[in-house]
Amino acid sequence: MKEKVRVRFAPSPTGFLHIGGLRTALYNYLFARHHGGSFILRIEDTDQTRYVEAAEEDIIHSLNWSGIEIDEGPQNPGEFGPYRQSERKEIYHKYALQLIESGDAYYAFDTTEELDQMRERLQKSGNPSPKYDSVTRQSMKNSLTLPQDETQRRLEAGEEYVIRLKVPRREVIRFEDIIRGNVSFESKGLDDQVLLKSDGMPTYHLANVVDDHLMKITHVIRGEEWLSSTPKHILLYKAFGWEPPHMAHLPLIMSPSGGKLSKRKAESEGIPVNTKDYIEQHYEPEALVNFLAYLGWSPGDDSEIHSLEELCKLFTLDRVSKGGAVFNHKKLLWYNEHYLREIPDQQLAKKVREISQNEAVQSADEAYLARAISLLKERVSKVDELEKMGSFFFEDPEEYDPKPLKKWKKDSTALVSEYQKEIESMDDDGFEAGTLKQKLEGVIERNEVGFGKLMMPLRIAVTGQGFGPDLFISMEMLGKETVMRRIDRALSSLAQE
RNA sequence: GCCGCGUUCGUCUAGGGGUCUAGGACGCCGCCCUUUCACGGCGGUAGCACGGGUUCGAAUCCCGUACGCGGUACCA
Repeated sequence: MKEKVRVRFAPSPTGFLHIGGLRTALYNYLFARHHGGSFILRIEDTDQTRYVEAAEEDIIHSLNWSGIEIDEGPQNPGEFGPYRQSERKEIYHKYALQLIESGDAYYAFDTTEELDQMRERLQKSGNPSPKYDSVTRQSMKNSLTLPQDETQRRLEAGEEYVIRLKVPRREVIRFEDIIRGNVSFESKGLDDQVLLKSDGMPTYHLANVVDDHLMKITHVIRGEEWLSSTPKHILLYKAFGWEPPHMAHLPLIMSPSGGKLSKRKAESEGIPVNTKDYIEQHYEPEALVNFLAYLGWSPGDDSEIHSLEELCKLFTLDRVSKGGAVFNHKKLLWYNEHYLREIPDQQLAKKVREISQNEAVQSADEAYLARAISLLKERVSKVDELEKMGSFFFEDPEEYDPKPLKKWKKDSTALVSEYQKEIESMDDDGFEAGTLKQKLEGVIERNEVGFGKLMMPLRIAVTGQGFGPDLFISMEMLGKETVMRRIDRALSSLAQE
């Protein structure tokens, strides 16, 4: 590659950044960094009816959170701005006119109703997908059928019009896709795509081609849903006399039940769709990035874990797979667990404090919090679960988990209270895990019962749960007073049951 | 319907004519470790969509079929 690589992520601000969009952005970014090139963000806000005010900010925020750096974009323009298509209206207009002059496009005055009528008519006569094409355009109202002065008159009168691409009648359009190889389409399957809408805005097709050229984009890396419109783009490049960029169409992310991962589908299957959801649900960005990178790509060895930086080094488009990839939420969680465990306790403590609403957690001793976290973090998938699982470190159990409570048998009360008597004699500062364990061993030996007979009821009494970190260490951390109080409470509330 | 693109364990994938009795990861199951739940370690489960070719030899190449997905807008 001789030219300096420049790629772009070009979302339309119609809502929150979709997880599939994030992956497209990621692949673009990885490709750019791999080749020492630039990653450009371009906002494709040409559909005013679907525009969402907060979307651009969400896109940028999501990208930042993921660690994707924007080299040029609306908030940090380079020399090819503006980076919002709505601000480039005149540019598109100029190029659309150029196409009219060269005879590659024409004005069309048909109303929506007239278009509907045409389609309906064709459908009735057995054409399942009616097009505005080289045949039908001859019976429509456009600058190709109308006398020249009539066209002129309509334009001057300010009549609404669109500009359409004059797709050749019969031509095979070929292009090479980096991921898929040679792809070809016949022009007769294409319709005379609207390039400039009646509101003066360009359609995606025009804006995209013009901008990619003007912004010196070398590689277009986008979702597979664009593959079928690529021939139209190729036609446009040709009409302008421009060299098309390299094309790469990414496989789509699929829902576990099949079909592309749409909002509705994903949510009903418990998969968050927007990047924002992952942020709010406290996923680790490194985990999402690593997971997404591997959804449709692999470096070819047996490795699974890579930082963003490493991914930049490893990523190549020829290793992207062709088939759609099903989103596997469990694997994402696995990645999240991995990255979570790599975070030092101190840092994790800070994170927990940031997201916790709990007074006791907020006011907890720093070292105490970090120690609790070190015991808990092997057991959870996400940071926010830390607090829930470790709540007993900070406050007495409100209620007892009903499932392990079944282990509280008739003899439990006697065993637990015997153990309580044993530890009552311990000093506050001698209240440590080793001794606590010895005492317990003493009790079970004397009563000739198994460990679990006392362990489980004791665990329930102290933590309210049937699982969790090492009980003796937990009790040591909690301190004698707290442990005694909790046992008292359990004994009185569970004795008769 | 038409056009296009795809199809290796349940899922993500490695594989690019012989080294594949198909490798790894997630999941699931079992064992070990362990007071519990986890972590970790070890082991197991399961796949080349189908049918024809080409070839001494095909998961790998070609052609069909099936299935899936995408597109078919003055949406991107």
